[in-house]
Amino acid sequence: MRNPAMHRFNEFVPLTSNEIHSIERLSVRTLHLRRHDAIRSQGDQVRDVYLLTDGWVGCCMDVAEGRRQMVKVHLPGDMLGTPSMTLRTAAETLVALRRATVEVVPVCEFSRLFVSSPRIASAMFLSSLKERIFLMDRLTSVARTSAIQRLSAFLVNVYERLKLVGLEEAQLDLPLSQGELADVIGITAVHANRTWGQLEGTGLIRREGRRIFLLDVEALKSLGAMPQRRFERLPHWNIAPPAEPSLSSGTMVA
Amino acid sequence: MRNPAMHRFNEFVPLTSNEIHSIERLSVRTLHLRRHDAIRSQGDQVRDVYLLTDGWVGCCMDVAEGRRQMVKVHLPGDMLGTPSMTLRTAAETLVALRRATVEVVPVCEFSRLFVSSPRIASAMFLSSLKERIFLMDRLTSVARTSAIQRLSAFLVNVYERLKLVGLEEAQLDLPLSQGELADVIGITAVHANRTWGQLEGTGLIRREGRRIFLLDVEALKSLGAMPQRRFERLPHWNIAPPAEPSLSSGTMVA
DNA sequence: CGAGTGCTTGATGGCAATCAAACACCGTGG
DNA sequence: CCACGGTGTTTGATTGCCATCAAGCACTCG
Repeated sequence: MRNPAMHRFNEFVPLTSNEIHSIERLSVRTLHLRRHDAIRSQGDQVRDVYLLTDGWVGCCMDVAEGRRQMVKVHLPGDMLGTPSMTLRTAAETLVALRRATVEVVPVCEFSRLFVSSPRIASAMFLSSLKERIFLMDRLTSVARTSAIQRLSAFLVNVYERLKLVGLEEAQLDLPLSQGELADVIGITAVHANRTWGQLEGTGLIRREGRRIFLLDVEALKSLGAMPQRRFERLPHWNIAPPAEPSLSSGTMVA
Repeated sequence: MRNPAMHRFNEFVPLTSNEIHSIERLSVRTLHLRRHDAIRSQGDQVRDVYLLTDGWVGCCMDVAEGRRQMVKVHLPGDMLGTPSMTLRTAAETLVALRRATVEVVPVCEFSRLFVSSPRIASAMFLSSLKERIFLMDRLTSVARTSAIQRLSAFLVNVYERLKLVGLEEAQLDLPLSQGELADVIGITAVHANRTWGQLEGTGLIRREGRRIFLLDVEALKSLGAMPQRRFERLPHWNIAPPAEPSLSSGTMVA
């Protein structure tokens, strides 16, 4: 397991290198996936959660025949499948949107660490709260804004999250088909196509094959109307670590 | 602080009476609210979270002028405002939908308990995961189903949650105005009215003033098309408690 | 009793779903 | 090599759900 997953844990509680090691030791195996491979499907037994170290993975919920909603597009560093940890059978289908790599973590390993290391528990809890804020924002986005606004908000969101894992320029390769894009923003594939054209028409983005150029990020942001969230590493959660001194630097608050 | 809040903590990890007491001690004061009182508003400093012991409270996110989305309708026993614990300024407005009572818990108290008691931490974490599942289901509901389906799903959801805190019959007093109902299911007030009439027309519900009768819960369920989630108290999380034996009974898994 | 809030209904319009069809692209197999 | 099916993209035509605008009514409250 490599770097990207770590700053997620480190985001709200500065972890010691001991603690980071114990997280890294959680993985029992590495999974390599190709586009369209399912990591696990809705209804499967929940045995593991996953750390995405490379690639894109979609978190989907199927509705009656054909229709589905992609609840989240996961990027490197994300933890996958955690919400279903309280369920006997998984609520979401996790499907690779392009070639991807995940680390497999059994839920029981996870819970053991959780109880033995309160600071990691805090980190995970706060991370989960952040995901709730994200879902709440998505919910109001889908309920209250137009297709072009949601598309714009989605692109900005992906762009900003990729920046956190090293993206430099305002451009990215979007591995999603228009149908998958439609699943994300809650419209149909046909309308996704038209909406896409509409957004290109504004001159805020440009497309060359799979490559997307964000020509005016600020304008896209205000079009998307997603509130800017300022997440914080609060002092309360900065409890003294158990033994060895904290070696982790105080970085990375998105 | 009284009973209802407790089975939320107890749901996934059986807590000892010691642990329950330490949760009860968190509250620094009791707040009595009347309809339309705001507990706190979007943008306020986040200092506290709240335990709802009585009444209904809406969790709202405001969008550009006039429009807003009610992300969740909180019922007795719910914890309010937790998602904003990672934020400097609150993402949601918490507003009483009718006379209500909440216990105020400072975030710093909360975090202290969280680190000192890993089992309570686990309980809260798992509870937070359950909320994520709920939000994911809501997101797909709003994105992929019609107004009448969402209305139906909402009524069934409220009904089933009220059953957990003692509701016996298939009827309830809905304190929401049609405008607020519209905020919940993501439509306009005018259309909420028409949708309501439409649902009454099916004969699945009946209304007398604020009192709602669910005449065919199963039919409402299937109309609403919300998946039935089976949350579980997994053995992994049932770690041996610190000192005294667990006195809490093994009840209540929704 | 006037103002405010909530409920209700009608008329109109727009955004997005649906139905349909053509086309490009790709890997497979004859 | 081309035929072929499959997937994804694109465009047109039509439909329908829901938003918007508008107005009237009921009820409560100061």
